[in-house]
Amino acid sequence: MGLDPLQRSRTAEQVASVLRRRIADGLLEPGLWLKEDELSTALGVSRHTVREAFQLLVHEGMVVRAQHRGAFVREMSIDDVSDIFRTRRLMEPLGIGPSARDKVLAGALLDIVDSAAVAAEHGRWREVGTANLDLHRALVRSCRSARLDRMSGQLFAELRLAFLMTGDAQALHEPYLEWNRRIAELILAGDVGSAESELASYLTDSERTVIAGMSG
Amino acid sequence: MGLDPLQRSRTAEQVASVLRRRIADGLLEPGLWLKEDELSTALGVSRHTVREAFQLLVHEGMVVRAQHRGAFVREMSIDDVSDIFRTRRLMEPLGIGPSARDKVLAGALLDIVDSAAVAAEHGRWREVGTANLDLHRALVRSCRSARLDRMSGQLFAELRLAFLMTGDAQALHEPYLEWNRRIAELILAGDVGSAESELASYLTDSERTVIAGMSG
DNA sequence: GCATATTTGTCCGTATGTATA
DNA sequence: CTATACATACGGACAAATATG
Repeated sequence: MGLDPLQRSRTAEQVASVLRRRIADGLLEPGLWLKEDELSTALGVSRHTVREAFQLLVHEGMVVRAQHRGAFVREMSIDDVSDIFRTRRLMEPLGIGPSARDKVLAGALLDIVDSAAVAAEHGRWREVGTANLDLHRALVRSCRSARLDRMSGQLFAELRLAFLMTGDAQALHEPYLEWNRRIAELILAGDVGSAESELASYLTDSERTVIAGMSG
Repeated sequence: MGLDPLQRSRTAEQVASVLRRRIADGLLEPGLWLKEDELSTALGVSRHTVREAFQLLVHEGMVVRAQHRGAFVREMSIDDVSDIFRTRRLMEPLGIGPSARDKVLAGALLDIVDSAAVAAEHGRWREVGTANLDLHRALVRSCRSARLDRMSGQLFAELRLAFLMTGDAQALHEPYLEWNRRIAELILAGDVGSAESELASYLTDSERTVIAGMSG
């Protein structure tokens, strides 16, 4: 007990961070039963600390709890994905104006597209998916609202969870690399109208692809 | 233990509900130190359960924790209020179109205005404030996005916390009763453009009033 | 359908570190 | 600086619900 590899501040938050990352990386698959005793011994913390971490993750939508049955990595439904895209269609266009008026923001969007392209060249498709999500989160962030940014963080974390429930990561992310580049370039060029319509059709297409991947 | 005053399901959630309501009602004022031991004995639950409830409320933004000093009812800052209104200016206009196209939704908005008017006649100004928040939340809800709705619920809960930090509830809410009625009527009439500009000036004015109330 | 083992939900006592009087 | 009060985290315990054979 005396020595602990983790700093002594907010142990439950740290446990939640570990689980959050493992879920995001696909190591803990959707539907997996997270046993309290197993995790507490594995991480070297008390069972109660694990329970606190669970509660944090439940609030973030990464974990679900069933009465007296335990905690499970969340399985996203088709309805969840539909709602996520409904929300995206409302939120993301809000960021086009601000980023079109600020070349620094628009340039940052293109940088993210470039990093996605690098990952694609190496065939790291899950990384491409992450970069794609990062691009759209950056778009929302250009609204400069801390609360909207926090919400979009959670929104895209849930969407990533849906990605993990589909099989072929390449088919899921490759088509949207160039589409994202087009959107970013239209924003940099200040063509707000074209960027908006391009974004709208992107979202329609992407939603269909994700749902198809989950059904198949 | 055998008997327990609270039902045995989700005790932490129930404790959180109790605290949430007491905070919303102003019984637990912003800045108040929430002592674990005091609450655990008062509510007849263990300190661990209280801690879990705290963690839920921290995630909702109702409570803040300071390192090794404990949990406190959140005190909203001027910057918080600015960000809340920045978010409102982005989110609320999204609901005007949908509610203008659906007479049922628009009618519901006017019903809320009416209930606020009844509360005002009885001088229940805090209730007027709650109804005013309900109106704007209903506006966002007309976007029919579950996630956007959840976020707006949290957003308006935070704003209510800011309301509690101002002195005069009447001065804070009375001017906006008629303003809200005007907005709701413009939406019902289908005059989207006027509703948008009226909402925009409402938000500007309301932000100024809240911040003035917090400063004074 | 039933008995047993497992797991969760809850609580207690306690040790340790930290901030305040 | 000491003392007190408190938060943090741990281990152990038990009842209730669930899963398993």
